Amino acid sequence: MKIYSYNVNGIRAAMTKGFMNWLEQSDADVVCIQETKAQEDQIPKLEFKTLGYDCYCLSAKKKGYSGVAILTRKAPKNIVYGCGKDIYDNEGRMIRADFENLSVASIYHPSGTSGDERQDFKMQWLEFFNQYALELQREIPAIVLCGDYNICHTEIDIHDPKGNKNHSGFLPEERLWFDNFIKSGFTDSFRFLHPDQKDAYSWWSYFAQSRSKNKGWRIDYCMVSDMIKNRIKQASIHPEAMQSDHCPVSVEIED
DNA sequence: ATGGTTGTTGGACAA
Repeated sequence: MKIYSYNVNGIRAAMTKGFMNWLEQSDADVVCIQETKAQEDQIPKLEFKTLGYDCYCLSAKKKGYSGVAILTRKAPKNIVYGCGKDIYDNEGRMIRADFENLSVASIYHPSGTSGDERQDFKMQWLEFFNQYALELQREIPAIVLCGDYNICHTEIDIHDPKGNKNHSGFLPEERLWFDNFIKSGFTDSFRFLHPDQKDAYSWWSYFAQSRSKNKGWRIDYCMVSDMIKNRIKQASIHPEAMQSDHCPVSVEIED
């Protein structure tokens, strides 16, 4: 099963920049989308259907903000909307599709760049999420947790580790959280297959022509439960896709 | 330390 994770930074904007062409050539079985920035009736489900994809989504209460979705061309046996906590589910941050022998989640972890209040919110979410993921893994041993984690894990995941050491997304406590998340039984599929690959980023600031200079951050991940890490056939980053300030990342899991 | 850009929505705000 070929699974993508793509923070589209507004699905309607992405549609005007060739999202459908990208989807058509992707050969994706499942696409985990973050930042739809749209209410459910604003999401172009019928267009996705023309390419064979059903769309399930959880939008934020606030218009134009956050929101996650899953596109799939295989029928899931079950969809789980949210994580069960209103404070997070009101922001549309998680949705999960259960297939016969694999579950896939699309997760939009909070950003902490807009101030202390949101950084605190992010850290509280991360603490909650780690516990939630542990319990989920006990219930569903074969699971892929895709999404925008808004954290660079190590120094090779960011273009300027020294200059960003006090910046949200590369703070010591966030990187430590990522260490612990991995220790709790999840594998960073891209890094597992490409342990030394540098300059492989999934997000670039719109400021100062960061993308053309490849001054980026790797903050989008397909994290797989350890039990299925030996089924990883391929793990890739797709910087040529230009529908967003993020690019898609993917993992292929042997059926 | 500030400012640079973008998307959504309606004058800012979040990222």
